Amino acid sequence: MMEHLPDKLPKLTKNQNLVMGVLSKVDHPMSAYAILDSLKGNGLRAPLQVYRALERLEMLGLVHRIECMNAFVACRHDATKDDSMVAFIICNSCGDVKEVSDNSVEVGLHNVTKKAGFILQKPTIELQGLCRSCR
Amino acid sequence: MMEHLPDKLPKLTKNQNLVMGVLSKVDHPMSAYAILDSLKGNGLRAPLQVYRALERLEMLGLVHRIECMNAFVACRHDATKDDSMVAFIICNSCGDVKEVSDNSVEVGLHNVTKKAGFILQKPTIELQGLCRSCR
DNA sequence: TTATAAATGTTATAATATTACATTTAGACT
DNA sequence: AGTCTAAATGTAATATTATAACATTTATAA
Ligand SMILES: [Zn+2]
Ligand SMILES: [Zn+2]
Ligand SMILES: [Zn+2]
Ligand SMILES: [Zn+2]
Repeated sequence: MMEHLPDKLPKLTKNQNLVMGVLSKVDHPMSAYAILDSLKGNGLRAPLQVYRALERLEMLGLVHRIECMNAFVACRHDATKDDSMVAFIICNSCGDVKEVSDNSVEVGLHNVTKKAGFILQKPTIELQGLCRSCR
Repeated sequence: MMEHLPDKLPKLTKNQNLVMGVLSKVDHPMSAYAILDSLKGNGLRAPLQVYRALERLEMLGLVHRIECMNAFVACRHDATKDDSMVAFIICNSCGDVKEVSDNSVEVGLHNVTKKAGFILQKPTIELQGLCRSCR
């Protein structure tokens, strides 16, 4: 779907690196304030510093925002090889969040947007339910 | 997809009717606080009254929450005849929000969840971009 | 009637996000 | 190196969205 990714990633700035570092070390989404807490005394003091870094990281495709959780997660799909549309599978029981991509989802959304004469810029696909081990 | 809808809608309570009344009269999503403002002096005084009504209306399938806007919109698809999965098309330019449904989207999501062994309970599909008249 | 669940009213507070403004840093270009 | 400019940063204040806690009232049904 011709994604956001620049050909080459620019070097990250200090704050962007701090935030990316935190998100990379965990496998679940974190709220901006949780990120901030984990960086207090480590350079960051105010929410805005986190929100600004997140905004940039999201633009670069390194971080995704999970709308239904008001939280942010490091990108886990290989965006350099696979730029297809992405969905999140969110377990309501154990809280596990997985990033997945599937061509048939893309086809479906393409149908819907085409029918509406709509130019898709930013799809949000968040699937809440029960994961394999919780169901 | 075997939806949320009860066979018969229960009679709405006073607050639920007030909130539903506001959302029905407009064709765009409103924040909980915007709803509250429009009902001040009309019975409602506090945010919680609105949030509680919205929670119930959402369960009944009469209202949808738009996650990427933190806002709520009256359901516009005929839920009595069509209980297929729903997506929202959101124009970044004019702010127009349309509720649409398309079987191929449902097929796509079914593929993805099946592959993951996931039981889907609540899909969120929000497509931001440019509508026909804004593109 | 009486028990029960649902809905309501109210206050306070938590959690998430942005505005405004001053300052510093990093690159690009003489 | 010196100068210019855009980007990033620092900080405080504030706006927006959402929930916790608790008392009371209303609807429903045994
Ligand atoms: Zn990704
Ligand atoms: Zn699970
Ligand atoms: Zn609907
Ligand atoms: Zn438009």
